[in-house]
Amino acid sequence: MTIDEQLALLRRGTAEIISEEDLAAKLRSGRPLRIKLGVDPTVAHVTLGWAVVLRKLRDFQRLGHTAVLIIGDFTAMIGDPSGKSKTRPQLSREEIETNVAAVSKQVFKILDPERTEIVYNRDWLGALTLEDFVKIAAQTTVARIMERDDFTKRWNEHRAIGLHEILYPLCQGYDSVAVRSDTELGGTDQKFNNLVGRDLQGHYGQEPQTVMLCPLLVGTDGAEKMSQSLGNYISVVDEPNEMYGKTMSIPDHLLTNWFELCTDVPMAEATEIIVADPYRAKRRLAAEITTIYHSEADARSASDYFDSVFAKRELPSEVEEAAVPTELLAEGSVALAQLVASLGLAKSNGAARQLIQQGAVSLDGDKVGDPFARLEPGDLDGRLLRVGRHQFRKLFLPR
RNA sequence: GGGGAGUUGCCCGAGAGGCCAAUGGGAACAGACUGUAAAUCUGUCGGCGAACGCCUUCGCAGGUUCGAAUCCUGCACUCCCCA
Repeated sequence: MTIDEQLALLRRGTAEIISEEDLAAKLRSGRPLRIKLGVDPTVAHVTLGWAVVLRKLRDFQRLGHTAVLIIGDFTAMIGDPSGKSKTRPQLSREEIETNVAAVSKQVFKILDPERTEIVYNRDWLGALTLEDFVKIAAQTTVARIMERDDFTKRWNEHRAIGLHEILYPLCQGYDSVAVRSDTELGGTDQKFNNLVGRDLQGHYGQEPQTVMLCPLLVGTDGAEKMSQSLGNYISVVDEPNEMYGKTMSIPDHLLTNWFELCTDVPMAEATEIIVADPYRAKRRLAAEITTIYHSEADARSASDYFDSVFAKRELPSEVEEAAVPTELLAEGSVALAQLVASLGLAKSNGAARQLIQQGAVSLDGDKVGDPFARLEPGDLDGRLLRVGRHQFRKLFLPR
């Protein structure tokens, strides 16, 4: 591949490259580059949003470069203030460890393990003495840190800014020094942090890294960036039907963005089908995504499931089974609302009753409208309970 | 160290002794319509209860009162001004 072709591949799905000339020069050198991506294990799922940069990292791997994945087990304690309007809660070591375990497995759904180094920034950040850190801190100024708009905004709104949050960019920047990064990947919200890395590398006599920023993927709600805490996410380990279905529920205006950031479909082709028929385009998107994280066969069966259950409103043939709790059977007949709540399909009995009243609950396809309905155990065994649009349970009686 | 403002349900934000489980907006959830899209309309949105009702919530802990989110005291946290 020529340098130009490589650049074209790498440019897809990026918002900014600082600078492209630098990157081209590094690519021309012919040596395998060290591509840094830092991730803080503040959550337990790799989401499609996170996958955007991971996939970009994988593009580099395909060109023969090395992915240096930094698990921010130290920085996670601080909490990245980027784009946040309030201080993040500090995570405990235990929480971090749980997340690290989950996440470090999931990333290999995307990355090539042969060309990946996984490192933990506690190894070097945790080893710094206060004296070391003071020297690092001396290389930037308060004014420089406060330039970031998230801090400026909080400052102007008289919101709290924790002193430790100010340290965050320095820590992340120092990571670049520690791993001798050639290029750092990140979301556009990482621009400031990544630029600090360039500065620090310069101070330590290293060639400053190239910075490559990807747009933030908007979540399934169509409004906020995808994040686990907002619940508007798709996890790379979601089951095929769920992954397909969630993708189908995104608003149309996200289509172009999602095709660009989540698939390898050429943009000319994507644009064409989006314009021609947004619904078809979305089906294609859902299939592409499901194929990436599962398989083509899984995508096909998810598509069939979607057709029968949602498009044709048939009942699914295979669903999760659920035992009717014995304590409910003790009374002889079972209150439907309690059943729905105890199976976790509603938050409380009251909520379950409201759902029933609103026509959201059905048995074998027949709506139950009476919020106080009681059913004989025999009427429950083997029947299909549906709550809302996508929750199904095949009931059975415990023996 | 001194002075001032503030802490309300997922978020924002009213409330200022009983009519407050707490106005309003947003988010969320469900239904209709549809393409599990958008827009729109409707309903719900602390827990238990069939219901009268009961219980738990307005930073934390006490107190005053027949009665407190609303008054008093102490504590914690945030912001502002002065040093």
